[in-house]
Amino acid sequence: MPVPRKKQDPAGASASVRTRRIRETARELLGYEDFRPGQEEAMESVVSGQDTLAVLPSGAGKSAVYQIAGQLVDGPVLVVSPLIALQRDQVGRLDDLDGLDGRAAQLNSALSVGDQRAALEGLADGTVRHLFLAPEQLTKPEVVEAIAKAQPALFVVDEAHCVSAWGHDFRPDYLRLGGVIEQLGHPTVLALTATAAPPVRAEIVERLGMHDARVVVAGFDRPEIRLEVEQHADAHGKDQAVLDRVTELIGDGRLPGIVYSATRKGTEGISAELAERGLRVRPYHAGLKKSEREDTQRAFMDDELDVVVATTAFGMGIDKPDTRFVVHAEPADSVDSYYQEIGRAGRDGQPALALLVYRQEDLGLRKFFAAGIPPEEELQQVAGLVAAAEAAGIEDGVDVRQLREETGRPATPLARDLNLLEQVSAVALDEEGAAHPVEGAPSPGDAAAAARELAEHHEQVDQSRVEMMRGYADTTECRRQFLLGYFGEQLEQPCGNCDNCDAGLSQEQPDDDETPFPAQTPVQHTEWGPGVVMRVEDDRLVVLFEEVGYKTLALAAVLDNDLLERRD
DNA sequence: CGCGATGCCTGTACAGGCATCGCGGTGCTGTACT
Repeated sequence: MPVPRKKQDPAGASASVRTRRIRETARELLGYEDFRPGQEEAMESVVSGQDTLAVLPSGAGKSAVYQIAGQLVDGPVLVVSPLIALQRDQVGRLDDLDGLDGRAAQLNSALSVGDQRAALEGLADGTVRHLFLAPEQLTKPEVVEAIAKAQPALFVVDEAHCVSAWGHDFRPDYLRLGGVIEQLGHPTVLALTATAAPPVRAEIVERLGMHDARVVVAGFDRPEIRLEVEQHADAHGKDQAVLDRVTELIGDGRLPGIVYSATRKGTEGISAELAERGLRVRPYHAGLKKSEREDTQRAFMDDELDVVVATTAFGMGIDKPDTRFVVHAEPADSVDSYYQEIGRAGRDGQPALALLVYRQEDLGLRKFFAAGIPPEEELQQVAGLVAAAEAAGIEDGVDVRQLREETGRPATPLARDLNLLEQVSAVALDEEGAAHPVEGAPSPGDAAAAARELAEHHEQVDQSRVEMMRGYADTTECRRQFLLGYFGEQLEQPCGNCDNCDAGLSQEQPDDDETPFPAQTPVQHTEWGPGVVMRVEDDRLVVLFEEVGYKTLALAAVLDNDLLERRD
């Protein structure tokens, strides 16, 4: 276990010296004369040794934050990145820079054993400055040990929304990062993401165990992206509209874009129909061969395709600045995801379109994915198996693999069960994800009941996030005000670049003195407890409650029944 | 939650109507086999 070092403040530290060194490094390394909003603030914060969550929009140079700050901290930089393809790109980008201290390396299962060893040795002898790896690598004790010896100065979590989006079941090792950070003696933590509404931010900070985190949020608005929603009642009409609008958008100028569909089958179907219309199109989803996916991505980047029709698998790491449109054939599972997906359009700053072709029934699938309360018997069985293993003297604990053998259930729900049981202090998970009983733990029955209650809470919040997607589709006011309000930013005037503004439906946001509960007011609801006002419309409010997620309230009902009180 | 496939029902064969069932997204990793 390394001794936690005193946080370095390079150049002896006055803030002005720090600023100068950041600017010098940015110029020398990246040729930056200026910073994008938030970049410099995030760098300053990190270099001064403060844990930092930076929410910076796509294309705003998030990686520059750790590239530059990494040069100015006293020790190697770990970057946790969700996809091997991203790690590869990022290493390539760093290696192209002149004047970088040390080299960049990746550590993942795509490398030979020899290369994996070389990466860790490079970290030990100081030749590797930046090491990119997936969270799963950090479940291996030998990896953590090797990294601890190298005394990293900076622990970066890239695409940090994965902590909350994937950690609970799909990639549970995201939830273990906080423990790993402690094992490493808590180097400065930098969490980076392009979209995170307030509850997601809070979860990232909590899960990573960030100390006194500085949160930098900047430049959310993407005024060049026009926002449109097209409502449909019947499925066939909607399908046709997707095809017609996409055909028209690509047009004779062959303007490239992305179509998102909720299902693999949907991507195949839309792709086939568009191909019949003579467009250069391919589907993309996780069920396709890796080589095929890589080739589709390459072809899109190289302008050989007009459009890629994809599930959410297509996204992270896609940076094609001249993408002119993002059309959704089904709504995303949250406004967070939606904003991330449409943010892939217009990164060159030229006009682009984000079109949601919407049928309210299509939210059904999202609601299904957001629903996930495990049966109490299942939780009880898992809790019981962990206790039984201990009683039988099995000291390694019980991991998902063993549970799968014992219960015959798939790994994903079992991982979720273990995480829930851990959160109610019924089991303890070690760094490798194996479960051990906790002293004084509740009985399996009580643990299962408590875990179920927690799952109900998660479900309620996830469902409310789906409901906010409905809110976006149904709003009659400025869509950009809606989106920015969701992320806690206020846009004073209607944007003039969405369908509702065109139709003259948008109104100015009421002034703070005109409304009893202005945006960002902390409030207390008689039934739902504490929350914060996220959005104010003429006759209703959207409030984000800590316990139950987003709720839309009619202002008249609130006032008539004294439902809300200000907490400030 | 909502869809499409399946199977059952209807005097017969067929086509059609209705209930039931299964399915739907995201990636790391290690291991077996070519």
